[in-house]
Amino acid sequence: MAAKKHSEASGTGLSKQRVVAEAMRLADREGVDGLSMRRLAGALGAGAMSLYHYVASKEELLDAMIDVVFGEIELAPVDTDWQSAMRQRAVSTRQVLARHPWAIGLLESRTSPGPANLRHHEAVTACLRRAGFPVLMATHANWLLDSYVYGFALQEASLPFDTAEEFADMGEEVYLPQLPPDEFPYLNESAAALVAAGYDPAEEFTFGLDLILAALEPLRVSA
Amino acid sequence: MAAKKHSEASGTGLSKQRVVAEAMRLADREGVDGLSMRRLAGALGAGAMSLYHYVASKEELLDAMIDVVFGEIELAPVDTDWQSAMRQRAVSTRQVLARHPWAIGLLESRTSPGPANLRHHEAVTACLRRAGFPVLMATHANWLLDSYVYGFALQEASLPFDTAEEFADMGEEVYLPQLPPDEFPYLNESAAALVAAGYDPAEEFTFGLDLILAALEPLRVSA
DNA sequence: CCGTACACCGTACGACGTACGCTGTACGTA
DNA sequence: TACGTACAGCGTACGTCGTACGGTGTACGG
Repeated sequence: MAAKKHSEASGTGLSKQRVVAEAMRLADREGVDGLSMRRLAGALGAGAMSLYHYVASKEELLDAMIDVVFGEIELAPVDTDWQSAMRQRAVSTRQVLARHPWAIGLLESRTSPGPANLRHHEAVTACLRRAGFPVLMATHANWLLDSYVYGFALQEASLPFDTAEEFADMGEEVYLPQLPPDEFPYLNESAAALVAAGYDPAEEFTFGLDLILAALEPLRVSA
Repeated sequence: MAAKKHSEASGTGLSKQRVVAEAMRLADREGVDGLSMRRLAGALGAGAMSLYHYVASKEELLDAMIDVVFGEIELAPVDTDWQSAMRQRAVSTRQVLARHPWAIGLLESRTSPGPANLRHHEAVTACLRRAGFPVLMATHANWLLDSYVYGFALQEASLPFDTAEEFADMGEEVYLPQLPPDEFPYLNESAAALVAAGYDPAEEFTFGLDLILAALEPLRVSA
Protein backbone atom coordinates (compact mmCIF):
# COMPACT_ATOMS: atom_id res chain seq x y z
CA MET A 1 0.00 0.00 0.00
CA ALA A 2 1.27 3.41 0.88
CA ALA A 3 3.10 4.43 3.99
CA LYS A 4 3.81 8.13 3.79
CA LYS A 5 7.09 9.65 4.66
CA HIS A 6 5.74 10.25 8.09
CA SER A 7 2.26 10.17 9.54
CA GLU A 8 0.42 13.31 8.66
CA ALA A 9 -2.51 13.86 11.00
CA SER A 10 -1.80 16.16 13.91
CA GLY A 11 1.93 16.67 13.63
CA THR A 12 4.79 15.12 11.78
CA GLY A 13 5.97 11.84 13.15
CA LEU A 14 5.51 10.23 16.50
CA SER A 15 7.80 10.23 19.49
CA LYS A 16 7.56 8.93 23.00
CA GLN A 17 6.89 12.43 24.23
CA ARG A 18 4.05 12.98 21.80
CA VAL A 19 2.55 9.61 22.64
CA VAL A 20 2.69 10.22 26.37
CA ALA A 21 1.39 13.77 26.07
CA GLU A 22 -1.58 12.69 23.99
CA ALA A 23 -2.26 9.83 26.40
CA MET A 24 -2.45 12.33 29.24
CA ARG A 25 -4.80 14.55 27.28
CA LEU A 26 -7.00 11.55 26.61
CA ALA A 27 -6.96 10.43 30.23
CA ASP A 28 -7.73 13.95 31.42
CA ARG A 29 -10.70 14.12 29.08
CA GLU A 30 -12.12 10.63 29.42
CA GLY A 31 -10.57 9.00 32.46
CA VAL A 32 -8.11 6.14 32.61
CA ASP A 33 -10.71 3.65 31.49
CA GLY A 34 -11.19 5.64 28.30
CA LEU A 35 -7.51 5.36 27.45
CA SER A 36 -6.89 2.46 25.11
CA MET A 37 -4.00 1.90 22.78
CA ARG A 38 -6.34 1.98 19.81
CA ARG A 39 -8.04 5.21 20.79
CA LEU A 40 -4.71 6.78 21.62
CA ALA A 41 -3.32 5.75 18.27
CA GLY A 42 -6.43 7.13 16.60
CA ALA A 43 -5.95 10.47 18.30
CA LEU A 44 -2.40 10.53 16.97
CA GLY A 45 -3.44 9.59 13.45
CA ALA A 46 -1.58 6.30 13.65
CA GLY A 47 -2.19 2.58 13.84
CA ALA A 48 -2.40 0.90 17.21
CA MET A 49 0.76 -1.11 16.84
CA SER A 50 2.85 1.89 15.91
CA LEU A 51 2.76 2.99 19.51
CA TYR A 52 4.84 -0.01 20.47
CA HIS A 53 7.85 1.56 18.80
CA TYR A 54 7.85 4.16 21.55
CA VAL A 55 6.55 2.31 24.60
CA ALA A 56 7.19 -1.32 25.39
CA SER A 57 3.74 -1.87 26.86
CA LYS A 58 0.77 -0.03 28.22
CA GLU A 59 2.24 -0.41 31.69
CA GLU A 60 5.33 1.47 30.61
CA LEU A 61 3.12 4.14 29.09
CA LEU A 62 1.31 4.58 32.40
CA ASP A 63 4.62 4.80 34.24
CA ALA A 64 5.76 7.48 31.84
CA MET A 65 2.52 9.41 32.30
CA ILE A 66 2.94 9.33 36.07
CA ASP A 67 6.44 10.65 35.79
CA VAL A 68 5.32 13.52 33.59
CA VAL A 69 2.78 14.34 36.28
CA PHE A 70 5.56 14.53 38.86
CA GLY A 71 7.47 16.69 36.45
CA GLU A 72 4.63 19.19 36.45
CA ILE A 73 4.94 19.76 40.17
CA GLU A 74 6.91 22.87 41.07
CA LEU A 75 9.98 21.97 43.05
CA ALA A 76 10.38 23.52 46.47
CA PRO A 77 12.01 26.94 46.12
CA VAL A 78 15.31 27.36 47.91
CA ASP A 79 15.21 31.04 48.80
CA THR A 80 12.55 31.06 51.50
CA ASP A 81 11.89 29.56 54.89
CA TRP A 82 11.15 25.88 54.92
CA GLN A 83 7.47 26.30 55.72
CA SER A 84 6.80 28.51 52.71
CA ALA A 85 8.78 26.18 50.52
CA MET A 86 6.87 23.12 51.69
CA ARG A 87 3.55 24.90 51.47
CA GLN A 88 4.25 25.98 47.94
CA ARG A 89 5.19 22.57 46.67
CA ALA A 90 2.27 20.96 48.48
CA VAL A 91 -0.16 23.39 46.90
CA SER A 92 1.40 22.76 43.53
CA THR A 93 1.11 19.01 44.03
CA ARG A 94 -2.55 19.30 44.87
CA GLN A 95 -3.18 21.42 41.80
CA VAL A 96 -1.41 19.00 39.52
CA LEU A 97 -3.20 15.98 40.95
CA ALA A 98 -6.53 17.75 40.66
CA ARG A 99 -5.71 18.44 37.01
CA HIS A 100 -4.91 14.75 36.42
CA PRO A 101 -7.18 12.82 38.77
CA TRP A 102 -6.39 9.50 37.10
CA ALA A 103 -2.83 9.79 38.37
CA ILE A 104 -3.85 9.19 41.97
CA GLY A 105 -5.47 5.86 41.26
CA LEU A 106 -2.40 4.85 39.32
CA LEU A 107 0.03 5.58 42.14
CA GLU A 108 -1.15 2.55 44.06
CA SER A 109 -0.09 0.04 41.44
CA ARG A 110 3.17 1.54 40.23
CA THR A 111 6.00 0.57 42.53
CA SER A 112 9.20 2.06 41.17
CA PRO A 113 9.54 5.84 41.10
CA GLY A 114 10.53 7.58 37.88
CA PRO A 115 13.27 10.21 37.58
CA ALA A 116 10.98 13.21 38.07
CA ASN A 117 9.57 11.57 41.17
CA LEU A 118 13.06 11.05 42.51
CA ARG A 119 14.10 14.62 41.77
CA HIS A 120 11.03 15.84 43.59
CA HIS A 121 11.75 13.70 46.63
CA GLU A 122 15.35 14.80 46.65
CA ALA A 123 14.39 18.46 46.59
CA VAL A 124 11.93 18.08 49.44
CA THR A 125 14.36 16.12 51.55
CA ALA A 126 17.07 18.67 50.89
CA CYS A 127 14.79 21.47 52.02
CA LEU A 128 13.91 19.70 55.25
CA ARG A 129 17.48 18.75 56.07
CA ARG A 130 18.75 22.27 55.45
CA ALA A 131 15.96 23.60 57.67
CA GLY A 132 17.47 21.65 60.54
CA PHE A 133 15.46 18.44 60.68
CA PRO A 134 17.58 15.42 61.67
CA VAL A 135 17.75 12.65 59.09
CA LEU A 136 15.06 10.40 60.50
CA MET A 137 12.87 13.33 61.39
CA ALA A 138 13.08 14.54 57.80
CA THR A 139 11.85 11.13 56.70
CA HIS A 140 8.96 11.35 59.11
CA ALA A 141 8.07 14.80 57.88
CA ASN A 142 8.26 13.59 54.30
CA TRP A 143 5.87 10.73 54.91
CA LEU A 144 3.53 12.91 56.86
CA LEU A 145 3.36 15.68 54.29
CA ASP A 146 3.10 13.34 51.33
CA SER A 147 0.43 11.27 53.02
CA TYR A 148 -1.63 14.35 53.65
CA VAL A 149 -1.27 15.70 50.13
CA TYR A 150 -1.97 12.40 48.38
CA GLY A 151 -4.81 11.53 50.71
CA PHE A 152 -6.39 14.91 50.25
CA ALA A 153 -6.12 14.63 46.49
CA LEU A 154 -7.62 11.16 46.67
CA GLN A 155 -10.61 12.35 48.63
CA GLU A 156 -10.99 15.38 46.44
CA ALA A 157 -10.98 13.24 43.32
CA SER A 158 -13.83 11.16 44.61
CA LEU A 159 -16.02 14.17 45.32
CA PRO A 160 -18.83 14.45 42.81
CA PHE A 161 -18.40 18.21 42.49
CA ASP A 162 -15.59 20.60 41.74
CA THR A 163 -16.55 24.01 43.04
CA ALA A 164 -18.22 25.50 46.07
CA GLU A 165 -21.33 26.47 44.11
CA GLU A 166 -21.72 23.02 42.69
CA PHE A 167 -21.53 21.66 46.18
CA ALA A 168 -24.24 23.99 47.44
CA ASP A 169 -26.49 22.83 44.63
CA MET A 170 -25.76 19.15 45.00
CA GLY A 171 -25.67 19.20 48.76
CA GLU A 172 -29.24 20.29 49.06
CA GLU A 173 -30.67 18.31 46.21
CA VAL A 174 -28.79 15.07 46.28
CA TYR A 175 -26.95 14.50 49.50
CA LEU A 176 -29.23 15.51 52.27
CA PRO A 177 -32.18 13.41 51.13
CA GLN A 178 -29.95 10.33 51.36
CA LEU A 179 -29.14 10.94 55.00
CA PRO A 180 -32.03 10.11 57.36
CA PRO A 181 -31.54 12.59 60.21
CA ASP A 182 -32.32 10.05 62.90
CA GLU A 183 -29.65 7.67 61.66
CA PHE A 184 -27.03 10.25 60.77
CA PRO A 185 -27.62 13.26 63.01
CA TYR A 186 -24.04 14.48 63.00
CA LEU A 187 -23.56 14.13 59.27
CA ASN A 188 -26.72 16.14 58.77
CA GLU A 189 -25.47 18.81 61.10
CA SER A 190 -22.15 18.96 59.23
CA ALA A 191 -23.75 19.02 55.83
CA ALA A 192 -26.07 21.84 56.82
CA ALA A 193 -23.20 23.85 58.27
CA LEU A 194 -21.14 23.35 55.15
CA VAL A 195 -23.90 24.40 52.82
CA ALA A 196 -24.44 27.49 54.97
CA ALA A 197 -20.77 28.40 55.26
CA GLY A 198 -19.84 27.55 51.70
CA TYR A 199 -17.17 25.05 50.94
CA ASP A 200 -13.83 25.51 49.24
CA PRO A 201 -11.47 22.56 48.80
CA ALA A 202 -8.48 24.88 48.53
CA GLU A 203 -9.19 26.40 51.95
CA GLU A 204 -9.80 22.98 53.42
CA PHE A 205 -6.43 21.92 52.08
CA THR A 206 -4.46 24.80 53.54
CA PHE A 207 -6.06 24.34 56.95
CA GLY A 208 -4.61 20.87 57.41
CA LEU A 209 -1.39 21.77 55.68
CA ASP A 210 -0.66 24.73 57.94
CA LEU A 211 -1.56 22.72 61.00
CA ILE A 212 0.94 20.06 60.04
CA LEU A 213 3.65 22.56 59.20
CA ALA A 214 3.20 24.30 62.53
CA ALA A 215 3.34 21.03 64.40
CA LEU A 216 6.58 20.09 62.64
CA GLU A 217 8.28 23.40 63.39
CA PRO A 218 9.50 22.56 66.94
CA LEU A 219 11.06 19.33 65.72
CA ARG A 220 13.86 21.15 63.96
CA VAL A 221 17.14 21.13 65.74
CA SER A 222 19.04 24.20 64.60
CA ALA A 223 17.63 27.69 64.36
CA MET B 1 -28.88 -29.94 29.36
CA ALA B 2 -28.84 -30.18 33.10
CA ALA B 3 -29.12 -27.42 35.62
CA LYS B 4 -28.80 -28.89 39.08
CA LYS B 5 -31.00 -27.90 41.93
CA HIS B 6 -28.36 -25.46 42.94
CA SER B 7 -24.74 -25.02 41.98
CA GLU B 8 -22.62 -27.50 43.82
CA ALA B 9 -19.01 -26.44 43.87
CA SER B 10 -17.95 -24.61 47.00
CA GLY B 11 -21.24 -24.10 48.76
CA THR B 12 -24.88 -24.34 47.93
CA GLY B 13 -26.27 -21.52 45.87
CA LEU B 14 -24.97 -18.07 45.23
CA SER B 15 -25.85 -14.81 46.90
CA LYS B 16 -24.65 -11.26 46.62
CA GLN B 17 -22.67 -11.72 49.82
CA ARG B 18 -20.93 -14.81 48.56
CA VAL B 19 -20.17 -13.18 45.24
CA VAL B 20 -18.71 -10.08 46.87
CA ALA B 21 -16.74 -12.07 49.42
CA GLU B 22 -15.18 -14.27 46.78
CA ALA B 23 -14.41 -11.21 44.67
CA MET B 24 -12.50 -9.72 47.58
CA ARG B 25 -10.59 -12.92 48.12
CA LEU B 26 -9.68 -12.96 44.46
CA ALA B 27 -8.63 -9.30 44.48
CA ASP B 28 -6.57 -9.82 47.63
CA ARG B 29 -4.79 -12.72 46.02
CA GLU B 30 -4.30 -11.45 42.49
CA GLY B 31 -4.94 -7.73 42.48
CA VAL B 32 -7.82 -5.86 40.88
CA ASP B 33 -6.58 -6.58 37.39
CA GLY B 34 -6.85 -10.27 38.12
CA LEU B 35 -10.50 -9.95 39.03
CA SER B 36 -12.69 -10.72 36.04
CA MET B 37 -16.29 -11.81 36.01
CA ARG B 38 -15.32 -15.07 34.35
CA ARG B 39 -12.59 -15.91 36.85
CA LEU B 40 -14.82 -14.92 39.73
CA ALA B 41 -17.61 -17.11 38.41
CA GLY B 42 -15.15 -19.94 38.01
CA ALA B 43 -14.03 -19.61 41.61
CA LEU B 44 -17.67 -19.85 42.63
CA GLY B 45 -18.33 -22.85 40.44
CA ALA B 46 -20.75 -20.93 38.27
CA GLY B 47 -21.06 -19.48 34.80
CA ALA B 48 -20.07 -15.92 34.17
CA MET B 49 -23.55 -14.65 33.48
CA SER B 50 -24.99 -16.10 36.66
CA LEU B 51 -23.25 -13.34 38.60
CA TYR B 52 -25.53 -10.80 37.01
CA HIS B 53 -28.41 -12.09 39.06
CA TYR B 54 -26.70 -10.64 42.12
CA VAL B 55 -24.89 -7.58 40.83
CA ALA B 56 -26.10 -5.31 38.07
CA SER B 57 -22.61 -4.71 36.70
CA LYS B 58 -18.98 -5.00 37.58
CA GLU B 59 -19.07 -1.40 38.75
CA GLU B 60 -21.73 -2.27 41.28
CA LEU B 61 -19.65 -5.22 42.39
CA LEU B 62 -16.68 -2.94 43.01
CA ASP B 63 -18.87 -0.53 44.96
CA ALA B 64 -20.09 -3.39 47.11
CA MET B 65 -16.54 -4.58 47.71
CA ILE B 66 -15.49 -1.11 48.84
CA ASP B 67 -18.36 -0.94 51.26
CA VAL B 68 -17.45 -4.30 52.76
CA VAL B 69 -13.96 -2.90 53.26
CA PHE B 70 -15.39 0.04 55.18
CA GLY B 71 -17.44 -2.42 57.17
CA GLU B 72 -14.25 -4.13 58.30
CA ILE B 73 -12.98 -0.97 59.93
CA GLU B 74 -13.57 -0.85 63.68
CA LEU B 75 -15.76 2.05 64.61
CA ALA B 76 -14.42 4.58 67.05
CA PRO B 77 -15.09 3.37 70.60
CA VAL B 78 -17.22 5.68 72.72
CA ASP B 79 -15.82 5.02 76.16
CA THR B 80 -12.43 6.68 75.89
CA ASP B 81 -10.99 10.11 75.25
CA TRP B 82 -11.28 11.36 71.69
CA GLN B 83 -7.59 10.93 70.91
CA SER B 84 -7.57 7.24 71.80
CA ALA B 85 -10.78 6.72 69.87
CA MET B 86 -9.44 8.45 66.78
CA ARG B 87 -6.10 6.70 67.03
CA GLN B 88 -7.78 3.34 67.29
CA ARG B 89 -10.01 3.75 64.29
CA ALA B 90 -7.15 5.23 62.24
CA VAL B 91 -4.95 2.25 63.04
CA SER B 92 -7.79 -0.08 62.15
CA THR B 93 -8.32 1.73 58.86
CA ARG B 94 -4.67 1.39 57.96
CA GLN B 95 -4.72 -2.31 58.77
CA VAL B 96 -7.79 -2.93 56.68
CA LEU B 97 -6.45 -0.97 53.72
CA ALA B 98 -3.15 -2.79 53.96
CA ARG B 99 -5.07 -6.06 53.87
CA HIS B 100 -6.97 -4.97 50.75
CA PRO B 101 -4.56 -2.76 48.83
CA TRP B 102 -6.76 -2.72 45.74
CA ALA B 103 -9.38 -0.78 47.68
CA ILE B 104 -7.27 2.37 47.74
CA GLY B 105 -6.97 2.60 44.00
CA LEU B 106 -10.70 2.08 43.73
CA LEU B 107 -11.60 4.93 46.06
CA GLU B 108 -10.62 7.47 43.46
CA SER B 109 -13.22 6.42 40.93
CA ARG B 110 -16.18 5.62 43.18
CA THR B 111 -18.09 8.78 44.01
CA SER B 112 -21.03 7.84 46.18
CA PRO B 113 -20.36 6.40 49.62
CA GLY B 114 -22.01 3.15 50.68
CA PRO B 115 -23.87 2.61 53.95
CA ALA B 116 -20.87 1.27 55.87
CA ASN B 117 -18.88 4.28 54.73
CA LEU B 118 -21.60 6.60 55.95
CA ARG B 119 -21.84 4.84 59.30
CA HIS B 120 -18.11 5.17 59.69
CA HIS B 121 -18.17 8.87 58.91
CA GLU B 122 -21.08 9.41 61.25
CA ALA B 123 -19.26 7.69 64.11
CA VAL B 124 -16.11 9.72 63.61
CA THR B 125 -17.98 12.99 63.38
CA ALA B 126 -19.96 12.12 66.48
CA CYS B 127 -16.78 11.46 68.41
CA LEU B 128 -15.23 14.75 67.38
CA ARG B 129 -18.34 16.79 68.11
CA ARG B 130 -18.76 15.23 71.53
CA ALA B 131 -15.11 15.94 72.26
CA GLY B 132 -15.88 19.60 71.88
CA PHE B 133 -14.88 20.44 68.33
CA PRO B 134 -17.18 23.03 66.72
CA VAL B 135 -19.03 21.88 63.62
CA LEU B 136 -16.71 23.29 61.00
CA MET B 137 -13.66 22.36 63.01
CA ALA B 138 -14.89 18.78 63.18
CA THR B 139 -15.12 18.80 59.39
CA HIS B 140 -11.59 20.09 59.16
CA ALA B 141 -10.36 17.41 61.53
CA ASN B 142 -12.20 14.79 59.55
CA TRP B 143 -10.60 15.80 56.29
CA LEU B 144 -7.21 16.07 57.89
CA LEU B 145 -7.32 12.67 59.56
CA ASP B 146 -8.82 10.88 56.59
CA SER B 147 -6.36 12.49 54.20
CA TYR B 148 -3.47 11.30 56.33
CA VAL B 149 -4.78 7.77 56.70
CA TYR B 150 -5.68 7.31 53.03
CA GLY B 151 -2.51 8.95 51.82
CA PHE B 152 -0.39 6.82 54.09
CA ALA B 153 -2.13 3.68 52.92
CA LEU B 154 -1.65 4.78 49.33
CA GLN B 155 2.07 5.27 49.79
CA GLU B 156 2.37 2.06 51.73
CA ALA B 157 0.60 0.12 48.98
CA SER B 158 3.09 1.32 46.42
CA LEU B 159 6.08 0.20 48.45
CA PRO B 160 7.69 -2.86 46.96
CA PHE B 161 8.20 -4.48 50.36
CA ASP B 162 6.07 -5.32 53.35
CA THR B 163 8.32 -5.72 56.35
CA ALA B 164 11.33 -4.04 57.85
CA GLU B 165 13.60 -6.97 57.02
CA GLU B 166 12.49 -7.04 53.43
CA PHE B 167 13.29 -3.36 53.24
CA ALA B 168 16.78 -3.87 54.62
CA ASP B 169 17.41 -6.50 51.98
CA MET B 170 15.94 -4.58 49.09
CA GLY B 171 17.28 -1.23 50.17
CA GLU B 172 20.85 -2.32 49.88
CA GLU B 173 20.52 -4.46 46.81
CA VAL B 174 18.01 -2.66 44.68
CA TYR B 175 17.44 0.89 45.73
CA LEU B 176 20.78 2.35 46.52
CA PRO B 177 22.42 1.37 43.25
CA GLN B 178 19.72 3.33 41.42
CA LEU B 179 20.55 6.53 43.25
CA PRO B 180 23.78 8.16 42.07
CA PRO B 181 25.08 9.86 45.22
CA ASP B 182 26.14 13.01 43.42
CA GLU B 183 22.68 13.55 41.98
CA PHE B 184 20.68 12.46 45.02
CA PRO B 185 22.86 13.13 48.06
CA TYR B 186 19.98 13.60 50.48
CA LEU B 187 18.05 10.56 49.36
CA ASN B 188 21.18 8.51 49.82
CA GLU B 189 21.66 9.90 53.27
CA SER B 190 18.06 9.05 54.16
CA ALA B 191 18.19 5.59 52.69
CA ALA B 192 21.38 4.78 54.56
CA ALA B 193 19.92 6.04 57.81
CA LEU B 194 16.76 4.02 57.30
CA VAL B 195 18.62 0.83 56.56
CA ALA B 196 20.71 1.38 59.67
CA ALA B 197 17.81 2.27 61.95
CA GLY B 198 15.41 -0.32 60.60
CA TYR B 199 12.10 0.68 59.17
CA ASP B 200 8.62 -0.11 60.37
CA PRO B 201 5.58 1.28 58.54
CA ALA B 202 3.43 0.93 61.64
CA GLU B 203 5.76 3.17 63.65
CA GLU B 204 5.96 5.63 60.80
CA PHE B 205 2.19 5.75 60.77
CA THR B 206 1.75 6.44 64.46
CA PHE B 207 4.34 9.21 64.38
CA GLY B 208 2.32 11.34 61.99
CA LEU B 209 -0.96 10.31 63.53
CA ASP B 210 0.04 11.35 67.04
CA LEU B 211 1.47 14.59 65.75
CA ILE B 212 -1.83 15.44 64.07
CA LEU B 213 -3.89 14.46 67.08
CA ALA B 214 -1.75 16.60 69.38
CA ALA B 215 -2.04 19.54 67.04
CA LEU B 216 -5.82 19.21 66.96
CA GLU B 217 -6.17 19.05 70.74
CA PRO B 218 -6.13 22.82 71.42
CA LEU B 219 -8.83 23.40 68.80
CA ARG B 220 -11.50 21.89 71.02
CA VAL B 221 -13.74 24.34 72.74
CA SER B 222 -15.03 22.61 75.87
CA ALA B 223 -12.89 20.70 78.33
C1' DC C 1 22.48 1.07 -7.82
C1' DC C 2 21.93 -1.89 -4.07
C1' DG C 3 21.33 -3.31 0.94
C1' DT C 4 20.12 -2.46 5.18
C1' DA C 5 17.59 -0.13 8.79
C1' DC C 6 13.73 2.02 10.34
C1' DA C 7 8.91 3.57 10.98
C1' DC C 8 4.80 2.06 10.62
C1' DC C 9 0.89 -1.04 9.84
C1' DG C 10 -2.71 -5.27 9.19
C1' DT C 11 -4.08 -9.27 10.91
C1' DA C 12 -4.98 -12.41 14.43
C1' DC C 13 -5.50 -14.40 19.19
C1' DG C 14 -7.19 -14.81 23.62
C1' DA C 15 -9.54 -12.38 27.31
C1' DC C 16 -12.65 -8.96 28.75
C1' DG C 17 -17.74 -6.97 30.09
C1' DT C 18 -22.25 -7.96 29.16
C1' DA C 19 -26.96 -8.13 26.09
C1' DC C 20 -30.09 -11.58 24.97
C1' DG C 21 -32.66 -15.57 25.09
C1' DC C 22 -32.93 -20.25 26.63
C1' DT C 23 -33.22 -23.91 30.00
C1' DG C 24 -34.67 -26.87 33.90
C1' DT C 25 -36.63 -26.81 38.56
C1' DA C 26 -39.86 -25.37 42.53
C1' DC C 27 -44.06 -24.29 43.91
C1' DG C 28 -48.87 -22.24 44.24
C1' DT C 29 -53.26 -23.26 42.47
C1' DA C 30 -56.95 -26.04 40.70
C1' DT D 1 -52.81 -35.02 39.41
C1' DA D 2 -51.95 -31.24 36.02
C1' DC D 3 -50.63 -26.86 34.85
C1' DG D 4 -48.68 -21.81 35.11
C1' DT D 5 -45.53 -18.91 36.63
C1' DA D 6 -41.30 -17.35 38.67
C1' DC D 7 -36.65 -17.83 39.20
C1' DA D 8 -31.72 -19.37 39.22
C1' DG D 9 -28.41 -20.21 36.20
C1' DC D 10 -26.31 -20.88 31.58
C1' DG D 11 -24.63 -20.61 26.35
C1' DT D 12 -23.77 -17.89 22.78
C1' DA D 13 -22.43 -13.80 20.62
C1' DC D 14 -20.76 -8.94 19.99
C1' DG D 15 -17.62 -5.38 20.40
C1' DT D 16 -13.41 -3.99 22.66
C1' DC D 17 -9.16 -4.68 24.85
C1' DG D 18 -3.65 -5.55 24.91
C1' DT D 19 -0.29 -7.17 22.03
C1' DA D 20 2.60 -11.09 19.22
C1' DC D 21 4.00 -11.59 14.65
C1' DG D 22 5.18 -10.75 10.15
C1' DG D 23 4.79 -7.74 6.64
C1' DT D 24 5.94 -3.14 3.52
C1' DG D 25 7.35 1.10 1.79
C1' DT D 26 10.81 4.81 2.20
C1' DA D 27 15.53 6.90 3.44
C1' DC D 28 20.09 6.62 3.31
C1' DG D 29 25.11 4.85 3.52
C1' DG D 30 28.08 2.39 0.52
